[in-house]
Amino acid sequence: MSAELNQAQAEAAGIVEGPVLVIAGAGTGKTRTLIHRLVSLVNKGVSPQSILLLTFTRRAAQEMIRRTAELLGSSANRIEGGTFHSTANSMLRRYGAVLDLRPNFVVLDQGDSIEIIGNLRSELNKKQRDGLPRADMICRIIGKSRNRLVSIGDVVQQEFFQFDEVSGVIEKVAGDYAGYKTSRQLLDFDDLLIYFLRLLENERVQQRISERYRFIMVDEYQDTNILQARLTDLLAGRSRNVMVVGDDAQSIYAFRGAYPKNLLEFHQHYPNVRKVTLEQNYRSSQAILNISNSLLSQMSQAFRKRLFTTRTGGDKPRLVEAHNDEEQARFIVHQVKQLQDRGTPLPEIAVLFRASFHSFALELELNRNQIAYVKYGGFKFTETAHIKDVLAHLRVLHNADDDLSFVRILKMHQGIGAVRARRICEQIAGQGEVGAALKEAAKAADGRLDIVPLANLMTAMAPLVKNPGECLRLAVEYYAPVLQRNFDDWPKRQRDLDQLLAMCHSYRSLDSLLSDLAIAPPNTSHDHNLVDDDAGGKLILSTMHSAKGLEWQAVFVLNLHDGAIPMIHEHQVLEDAQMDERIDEELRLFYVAATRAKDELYLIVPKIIQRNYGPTIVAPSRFVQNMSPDLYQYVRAADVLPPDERASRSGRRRPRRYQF
DNA sequence: TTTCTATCCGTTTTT
DNA sequence: CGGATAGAAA
Repeated sequence: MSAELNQAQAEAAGIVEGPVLVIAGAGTGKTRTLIHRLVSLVNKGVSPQSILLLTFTRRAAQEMIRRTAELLGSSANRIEGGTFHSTANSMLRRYGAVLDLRPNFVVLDQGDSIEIIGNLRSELNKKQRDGLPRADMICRIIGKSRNRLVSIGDVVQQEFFQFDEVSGVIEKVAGDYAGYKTSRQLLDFDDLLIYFLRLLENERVQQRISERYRFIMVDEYQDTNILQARLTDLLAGRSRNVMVVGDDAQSIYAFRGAYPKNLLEFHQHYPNVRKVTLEQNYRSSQAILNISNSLLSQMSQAFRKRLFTTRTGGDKPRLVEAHNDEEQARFIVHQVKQLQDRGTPLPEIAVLFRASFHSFALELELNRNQIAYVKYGGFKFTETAHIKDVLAHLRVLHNADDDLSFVRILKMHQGIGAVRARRICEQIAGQGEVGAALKEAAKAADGRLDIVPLANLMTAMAPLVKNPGECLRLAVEYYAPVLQRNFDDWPKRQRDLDQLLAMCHSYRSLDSLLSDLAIAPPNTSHDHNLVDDDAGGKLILSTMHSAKGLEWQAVFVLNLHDGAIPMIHEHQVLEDAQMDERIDEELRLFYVAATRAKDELYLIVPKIIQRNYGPTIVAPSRFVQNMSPDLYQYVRAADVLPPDERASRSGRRRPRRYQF
């Protein structure tokens, strides 16, 4: 395999000491280069434990360690790797005392944050609430402000002008939220990074950590934010053995504060940096690269790079017009079957989309046709109400101060609402074992509160902290009647809970179970799939974001209409420069999607899509309209599908025209 | 205080 | 259409 490295790749992989910057276009063998550097370091006597690999997604980290293990054997497993957030989490558990952080601090996911903010919001008086955005919007505004290190006022003024009048109230909520978290040892995702930074700013801790990790490697560096770049610097410490790898044309996380200039300005922090550029694409046919290059050329901020390959020929990508999203789904299924017949395995085929819900119609059609699939991206298993309910029991057991979870549990009981729940919380705060304290509270209420069974559950779980799987089983059992009372679709949710049980079975500590579930949540998708057949493998469904770094023989991109790609808030008024930035990011996203394909690429444009309130006529994506027609081969789905599978035009409501 | 009902409003992407 | 929120009723 090492013989396969080209000159630039080999150069980057061979560097041992000092800072290295690798700018690598899509499909230029970036991961391979990284892996070969890992192998070469270890072969030169560097201890695997002293290498820290930071990537943007957990999936990428695992993939990299797996591929390294193929070359190195089991010592690769001693290389530490993960996301910035998960690394921050484990460092904070270890050294958090320096910041007065207890090792059992709780990590809040986005749903938790929104819930807390919603509670704080409802505590405001009527006048303050007037015109105030909803909890999830407030959460987004606060997150933007923290990720980009600008004030709430500035964020509102720049991007959420319609809330200008209440920006003072939003600031107050933000303050309340911060106070709520610090007083209870709660950290949200942004806090993980901010606290990690504070930790590394402590000289003693910084020294210890940077002595332990002598070699830092960061993948997808264009997607790091200012905080993460600073963390990278501090981790590299005095040795400055840091390699960052990225592609500014694939920066797709500006919405959460990514700052691509981290990559472009890296040399300013490290004047003696060795810079390597990878330009030759080994992945896609020239016809696919032509489409990708056309997307690059549409960007208002021009890129000098053009991808090239020695792979000549290949079929032109197909531009497929479908009558509606159902016909779109049928076309994909039909075409997937054809690909299979021609010998393409299912896992070598992917369907990509801008937003998770875009695949719903397709998922129905896949199930109908008994085609197995896996879906990446989109809603997380752990963010659904029933999973959160059950996990809340474990969280209270783990950290009795987690009154967010406590209130959640108490409110599941009849006759207990927000007010009573909070009162009970206050009553038993700091009273030692939760079950006993709850029993006291029940006694004090003269049996008017039906919380004795809950108390018994907590007492039963208390001695089982080393066996979280068993705790979870007890909680699921206790929760069953609540589930059946509150949800019509409880059998499906019960299956989710069973799956959760299976997943958590092997954990030996509550701590690692809970933080894994918060930071690295699995997705529920497998469950929606009615087909359970591993023999032929599974078709891949993925958001464009989650597709980064991966490749397939055949790629379908669906819903290529204006409003989906580019996806833009209608009510958001932006200045021209900001609008260009937003559009550019959507272009880069499309670019990421297109460059995933090795041999075949299908771009699908439906004319009518199903919305919440009825079918709607949509226009083809402006990005497709701007492409030269000789780059693709135009196909009508109806001409490909057998007659009985074409869109039926009767019995449907009249579509509305979509006002962009 | 809790729980039920009416009204309003709205595309997303990830840790 | 469906979820969040405000306000009314129990």
